[in-house]
Amino acid sequence: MPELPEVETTRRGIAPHLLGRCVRTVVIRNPHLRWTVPLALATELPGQTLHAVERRAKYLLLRTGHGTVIVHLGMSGSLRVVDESLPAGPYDHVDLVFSGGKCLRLRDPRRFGAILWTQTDPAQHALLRDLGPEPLAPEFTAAWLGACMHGRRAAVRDLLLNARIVAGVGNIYANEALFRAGIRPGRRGGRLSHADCSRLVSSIRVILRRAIAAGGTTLRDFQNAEGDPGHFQRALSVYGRAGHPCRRCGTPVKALAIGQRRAFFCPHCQR
DNA sequence: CTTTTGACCTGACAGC
DNA sequence: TGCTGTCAGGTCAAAA
Repeated sequence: MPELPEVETTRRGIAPHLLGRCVRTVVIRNPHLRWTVPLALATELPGQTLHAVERRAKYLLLRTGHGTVIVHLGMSGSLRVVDESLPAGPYDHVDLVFSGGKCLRLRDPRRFGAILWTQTDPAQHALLRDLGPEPLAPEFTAAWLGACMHGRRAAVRDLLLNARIVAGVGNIYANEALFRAGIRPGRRGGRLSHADCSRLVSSIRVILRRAIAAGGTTLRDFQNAEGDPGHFQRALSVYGRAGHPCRRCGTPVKALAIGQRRAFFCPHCQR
């Protein structure tokens, strides 16, 4: 479900409620997520004060003085700040209960998400250490993208989903950025020119910034920390719009199966 | 090394 | 109404 803009929307939503608060208890109702929820979360976290809520790629990092909680929302995960008295639903697997009665509740029907605990530098964690640059950071340049694309036969859409190349871009925004850059999703990475890479870098930045400003994209179930949906789905140019007219030229948008995941493009506006 | 495939889960929806 | 099949925002691990 959530790509970078949805995770960032979640981060901004939960941070003001929780910063400076102390964890009172951890409730693990179902530990069977992508990786088993570590028992250390329940033994080490209570008593710790949350002093930062950061995001790296699609991971959220909840920093305390003695360790960091790493959260990934997978395909169907969401985090909400609720009153601890609110009854938990069947997919509410983990609660971090804070002093004052507020509770950070992780819901994840498909259980592809994760919540982990590390007492060392999270940037060196096996899940984070090989991530590529943040797309909104200055290290993400046309030169970097060009070097990553060089000699690659895979579809550019798939290379954009590769977190070692750029961190946090998922299927929606990869397709949207490729539309904006005028590049077909099935083009082989190695066939991109420097000008293509340059347009793609700026397109990714623009699309992600706009999506964050809109509070993310809600296709079926994304909701922010307050339980509200995002609004970027109204601004989608191609994703999920197969058969509908291109907003720029009117040509019907095409869908293509690339690997196991669908790609969307305008055959007139994208080459 | 790169690329492809399977795996992990449940819900929503289309079609019969 | 109810069944079956397909698809979904992610990404790791193993196979080719």
